Amino acid sequence: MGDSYGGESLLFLTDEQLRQGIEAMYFAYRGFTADPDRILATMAYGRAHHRAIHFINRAPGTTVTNLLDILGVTKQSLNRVLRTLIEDGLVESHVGKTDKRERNLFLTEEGVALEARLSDAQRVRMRAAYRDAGPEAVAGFRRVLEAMMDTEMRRKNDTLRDRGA
Amino acid sequence: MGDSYGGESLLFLTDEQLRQGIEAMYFAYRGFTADPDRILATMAYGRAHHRAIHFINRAPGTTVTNLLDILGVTKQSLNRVLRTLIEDGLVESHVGKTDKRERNLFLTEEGVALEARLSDAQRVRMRAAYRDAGPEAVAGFRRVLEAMMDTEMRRKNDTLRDRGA
DNA sequence: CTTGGAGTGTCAACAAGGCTGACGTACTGT
DNA sequence: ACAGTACGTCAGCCTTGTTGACACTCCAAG
Repeated sequence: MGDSYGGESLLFLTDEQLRQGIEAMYFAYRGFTADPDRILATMAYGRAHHRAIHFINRAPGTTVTNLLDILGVTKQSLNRVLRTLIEDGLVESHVGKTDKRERNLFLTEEGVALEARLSDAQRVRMRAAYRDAGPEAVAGFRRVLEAMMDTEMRRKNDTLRDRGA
Repeated sequence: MGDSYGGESLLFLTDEQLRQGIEAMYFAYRGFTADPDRILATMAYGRAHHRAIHFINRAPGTTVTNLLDILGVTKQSLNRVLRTLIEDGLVESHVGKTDKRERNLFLTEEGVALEARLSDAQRVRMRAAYRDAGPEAVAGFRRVLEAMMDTEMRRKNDTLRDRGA
């Protein structure tokens, strides 16, 4: 791509280039959510259910407050989603051991199965995109995304990563 | 960066790495929309208005059908948004010259002003992210995003780019 | 041991922004 | 003349977000 003019090469950023980036982000995000959305549409679920399932799977035993913090929605909004998932037997809510006010959330076997279906679909696309673009592009992709998050989001993301590792 | 093991280096993609990419995409998209969302919230507008304004500004004189195709929503949904924008004097709708069934959409002066405010906010963040990540990362970022779009989306994006150039 | 505050659940009401279905009007191209 | 296209609109529904209010449980500090 002609970045042969030194390591700290000049970064000309015309409004036109930035707008292309903005539009690429918009269209790519639509693609990114399209596959799980199609699966969810066949059930009575939406993207909000997917997010809840994803992060409960990510950090099993997480509390409601923690989830609220990650997702950035109101508890009423989350609770509506959570209730249907519990009723449908995808999520279990256990009273906390140390602090009995807290609820620790877990996916049931059925919940794990749905999570797998959804994230498989998403990973297929992500994997294909990574493969097409190549490893260096992937590293750059990740760096730009990290830089684009809000600071608090990056913190939450890091927290998740540490706990998961 | 350790990409010194050849051009077509192996691309190990563990599920863990892919999940990190998925979460990064989620958090980054939230950051990406946060700034314009804050501005829109002060008026009676939402993200849907932003999208309409953006693409009308992008391709002035575009038709309703064209916009529907780009945005991927129903005409009822778009029309609700478009109507308020026209009523508020941000968008003008002119009967087509060659084909009088068509409506050509344009931003008014006021509409251009709002578009500038919104995209300025978005560009500031994008520019900062690009600067933090560096030019090579930006190229990679764009490559992965392109690969992540649906094929039709890529087509639309290209069409827009060609027309704009 | 009481009491403030945190964590949680829930009711009610509302808004944005998607959707489907149906219908009407104006216009084009065959 | 007529079928089909482009557009607008009415009505109704869903998901997912919001605010506000209230109740309950429980931990911790005074």
